[in-house]
Amino acid sequence: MNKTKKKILSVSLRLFNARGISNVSLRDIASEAGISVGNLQYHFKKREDIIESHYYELVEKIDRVSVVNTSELLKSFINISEEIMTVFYAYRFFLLDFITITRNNKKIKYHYSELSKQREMAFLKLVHYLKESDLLREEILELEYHSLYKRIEVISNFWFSSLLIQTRKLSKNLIEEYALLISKSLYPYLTNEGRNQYATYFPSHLIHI
Amino acid sequence: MNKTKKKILSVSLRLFNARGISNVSLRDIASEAGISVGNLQYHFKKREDIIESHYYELVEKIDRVSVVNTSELLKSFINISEEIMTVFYAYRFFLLDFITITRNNKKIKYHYSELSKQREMAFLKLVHYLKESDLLREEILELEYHSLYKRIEVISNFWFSSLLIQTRKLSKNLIEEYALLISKSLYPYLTNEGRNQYATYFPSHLIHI
DNA sequence: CATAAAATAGTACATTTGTACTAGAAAGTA
DNA sequence: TACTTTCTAGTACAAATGTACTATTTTATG
Repeated sequence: MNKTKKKILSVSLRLFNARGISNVSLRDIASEAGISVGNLQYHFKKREDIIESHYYELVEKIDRVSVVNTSELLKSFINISEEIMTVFYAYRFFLLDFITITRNNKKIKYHYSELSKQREMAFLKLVHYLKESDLLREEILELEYHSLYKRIEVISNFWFSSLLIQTRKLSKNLIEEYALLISKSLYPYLTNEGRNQYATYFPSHLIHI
Repeated sequence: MNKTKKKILSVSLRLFNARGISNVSLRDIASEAGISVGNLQYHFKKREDIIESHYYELVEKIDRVSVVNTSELLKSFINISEEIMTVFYAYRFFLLDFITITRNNKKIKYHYSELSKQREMAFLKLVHYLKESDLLREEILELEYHSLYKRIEVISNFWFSSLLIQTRKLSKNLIEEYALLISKSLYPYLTNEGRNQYATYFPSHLIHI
């Protein structure tokens, strides 16, 4: 990719993440990148093109994460959650301006919507394996794991937003906190064997008396 | 309150909810309310004043909800969650534009932040009673219920946003779905007695074989 | 080297937006 | 009635913003 184009993308990403898309003008990006607005326009005809470019880059990086290690299912699930969140962190403006972006860009909205469906299927497949391995208990409530996924989905999409409204600055080490939250939400569904495995992976999570 | 002022508030609330605050100008509100922009300005010196007015109205209504019925703790918790969400639904623009609003208005940001702390304390108090009544199990993981609260918090703050990005239109009957999600998230922490009670309240949630 | 293509800068424009200001009408009050 | 206060409309303005357009420079190509 063109050197200038790269510069535009890296600068705009930084500004979007820091201030939110609505507080970043094309003039801001151009001046920060040390180029003219005309030049910026040459590389991205529409402002929206910059956002879309970031979005597809984000999606691509997420795609590369989703590899499941079948030997340590439980742990790899937590790891994948964390890795995905790390990618999202780099493009956090997207999650922080989620509603604005999807309101103004139906293409992104539908694309992400499809992506979510795929992620749910992958999750339910994992649940299936975990149950087969006797690490996860059977469902007691109707659609119990579907429901669990829905909760995880909301949290993964809006965890950063939630932090931001709590007067907290975002930083990369908060991703750990997120992973902790996700792993804890899984815990009560584990079988005894599952809990034992969990205890070996995350001994520090357990209460010691 | 003044008739015109009421009109302005009801119209702006409707427009904010439908389009998001950034897509509603003062001219939109004035014309929809059938008044002049000058008149609008007379009642609300700053645009932000309209938003703040809505916010404090929202907070007041939420405050009126929080009454716990001690005889049926478990059920009243679900009910309260649902009632709060019903209030939020009426002011859903606030949750949908959460980041934008808190970014531009530190007063609201800190106020809501304090409110959240209070809500967490109320939740943990409820957990305490539920444990005393032998409906909720003891903690196995460190800060397990704190963690549960954090998850519920994210979901309650961003449930509407999550629906909106999934190409779904918001409607009042979706609140039921939210309450279902919350109640299901509580279930795995219940004791046998808690589960029995749950089963009497929500028999339809259980799997029938 | 000559020509074409790509890249860059600068200017201009149309539109939108919040808000300030003024003047007059309506309502309340003595 | 005479006045004062409250309410309403209309106009104007300054700032910001996305983007279209033109001219110029740089780079690539034959």
